[in-house]
Amino acid sequence: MSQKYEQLLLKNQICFPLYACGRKIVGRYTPYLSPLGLTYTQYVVLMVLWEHREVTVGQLGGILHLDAGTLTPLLKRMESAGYVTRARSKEDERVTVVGITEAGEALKEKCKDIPAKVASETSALSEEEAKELYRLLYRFLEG
Amino acid sequence: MSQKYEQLLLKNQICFPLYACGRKIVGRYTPYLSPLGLTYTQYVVLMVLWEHREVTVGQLGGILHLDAGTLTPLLKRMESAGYVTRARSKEDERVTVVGITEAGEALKEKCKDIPAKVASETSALSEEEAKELYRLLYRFLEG
DNA sequence: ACAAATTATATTGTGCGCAATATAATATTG
DNA sequence: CAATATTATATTGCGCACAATATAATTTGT
Repeated sequence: MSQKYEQLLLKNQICFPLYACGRKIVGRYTPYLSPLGLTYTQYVVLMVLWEHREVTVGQLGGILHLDAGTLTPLLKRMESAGYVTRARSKEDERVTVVGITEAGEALKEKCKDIPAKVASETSALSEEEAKELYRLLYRFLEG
Repeated sequence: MSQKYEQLLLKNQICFPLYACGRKIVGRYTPYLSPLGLTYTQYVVLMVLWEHREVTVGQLGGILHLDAGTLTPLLKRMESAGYVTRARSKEDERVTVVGITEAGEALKEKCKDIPAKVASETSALSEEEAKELYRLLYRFLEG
């Protein structure tokens, strides 16, 4: 490959490992989540709700970097499963408020050890390296 | 949140920035790729073919960490678009060999400056940091 | 050589993920 | 205060992404 196209080599592009790692981490969680009937995206939605109890669709999208086209059907599935509630806000009828049900709250107990289990399988990274990776990813995410 | 559930806070989980950055990088490339009629995944397939000219579906999946369920329909779309060829191997009829057409080769010229453009917009990371991020992502990918 | 196991790809089904568009409610402006 | 603009969510359409299954070719074991 000529110098001119040097930057088009897969190994010279940081985009590819970002893309591949994003899918890989989802794949690492899936074996633990799917027995609970959850997808990874549903899991991160639950994490937000475990922390905040109630959020609007817009807030959820802001926190998770997801849009309504993803969230609306996902939240409807989670509502059908009995994990979340969806209701229009009284103050502003445009807003849909998402809340957590008892069943959704109960999943917290079942999920609490998953991060440690996944981490223990992914031990190619030292504690130090994981911290640095975390920091760099957030720098990227904000830039 | 009690100590017990500390690890379930979004901010304490490295999985989330990995997941979010994976989607973000695709989003950064999309404005440059979609005018060419390409998706990000099609772009990385082309990168492999620009480098190797011919690969099997299995090799492609190994390099890109994608399975046949993703690749087969994607390659068919790229074949319809005239960018790749698909043919059974003579030596082993189970194998599908994917090749690049002239039209596919011509896209290389149109894509060659995209990585630099995306990088220039994503300048929150220094050269040093980008290198370290690259290294850590590959460590994660291999672990 | 032939039955059984393995391998490579394809197919099916479900759930994201996002662009584009639509709809309805609220805010703004003349 | 009515017309216009903005905001929040929902809908539609398309392309991944992957688990599960199917199909066909090759390899292996006897």
